[in-house]
Amino acid sequence: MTHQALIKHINQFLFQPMRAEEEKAVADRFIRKAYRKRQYVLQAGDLSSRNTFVVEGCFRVFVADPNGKEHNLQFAVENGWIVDMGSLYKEEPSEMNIEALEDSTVLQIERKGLYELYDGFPVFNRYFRILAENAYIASQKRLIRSLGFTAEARYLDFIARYPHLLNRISDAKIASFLGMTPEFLSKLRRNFNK
Amino acid sequence: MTHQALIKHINQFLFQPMRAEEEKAVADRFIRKAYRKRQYVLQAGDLSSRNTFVVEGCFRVFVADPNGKEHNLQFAVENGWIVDMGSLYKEEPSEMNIEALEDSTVLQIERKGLYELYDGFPVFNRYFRILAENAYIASQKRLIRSLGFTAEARYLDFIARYPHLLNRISDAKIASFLGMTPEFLSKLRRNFNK
DNA sequence: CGAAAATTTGACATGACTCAACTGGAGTGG
DNA sequence: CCACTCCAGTTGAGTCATGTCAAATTTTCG
Repeated sequence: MTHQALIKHINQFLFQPMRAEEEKAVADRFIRKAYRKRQYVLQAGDLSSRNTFVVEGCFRVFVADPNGKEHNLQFAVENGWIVDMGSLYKEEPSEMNIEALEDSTVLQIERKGLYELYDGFPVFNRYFRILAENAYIASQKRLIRSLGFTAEARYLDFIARYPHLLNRISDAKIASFLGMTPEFLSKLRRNFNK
Repeated sequence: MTHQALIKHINQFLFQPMRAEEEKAVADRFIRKAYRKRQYVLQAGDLSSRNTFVVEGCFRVFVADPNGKEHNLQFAVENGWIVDMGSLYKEEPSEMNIEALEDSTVLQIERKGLYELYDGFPVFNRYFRILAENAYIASQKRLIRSLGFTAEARYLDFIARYPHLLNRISDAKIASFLGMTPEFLSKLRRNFNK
């Protein structure tokens, strides 16, 4: 069955595994889709009408600021979710862009299907509640670091926290995630190597 | 009944109002409590074991960075929630402080009571899912501004978005929320008045 | 192998911070 | 209800962390 990774992920957050009808509800609504490296899942200005679970591959979520400079907000790899939640739920044009950084496979659900899950099966309200809570906790931690930490401290925190992303994502993209220029990140690293 | 404000707030996010037994579940678990101005709801290092709904008053959530400087993460007024979600759910010591900025009244629920609501009544998974999603959306917007906007743009954005907080919260606290020093905020404002 | 992309380097620029002094209310106690 | 303190806000001078720009170098990959 092609939805196993997702079903397993959902079950991890429940007291008892989903019942057959709930698994079926998932299988009926999530569509497998492939993205090639550099392909966009979502572009700023478009309406985001889907939520996306990463089965395999790697994505980045980024925004462009008023000067056109890009800022990476989030990376997602296997078992992660990528979505502009604001756009998905408020049905407003997206501020964000989502781009595949590798050839990738995902499972996607339409807004309508997602609402059917929420309304038909309480278990999905629980799962997505926990998911949103964790996303919020992570986003706050990120904000705390961006407000109070120096560029150097943010970089050290990143390599301690996400060592598995270091070989997978370019320095320039990591610099953007950390809120600094690639030049500055390079200079930071030079100092450590001494 | 003393829980009306909360019940009304919850109902706003549901298709149909709560049933009597659900209202009772709320009334049985949320305790009214008063805080005096400057009183702490939570101090960094403590375990946060409660979620707090603001009936009346005003609070700030802040962290201290490695240099001891404070950073305001969030303000909450009537119908807002304040909590260190990371500490509440992961049962880890809190990184955050929560302080009353005015004499205030709140409704508080213990972690245990909250879990009873989740497990006993699906409706609360829906309500707190939506709440967490909105908190995450707001947190991401805040991060986007802090990464890509100048201090001036962040200030202008704040007064456009939260005009009702301007007379209620001191400039120094707003400056900290916006990620700048009070001196710098003062200089920004001087330029506008010309 | 060669072109394009990623990373590094250095010189210079600047937005925002620090520190210290000053000003004007707002509480508080006598 | 005055005097005193204290906190919030303002100002200015000097500094620093990080950014900008442009060029050199290395790596990637078709």
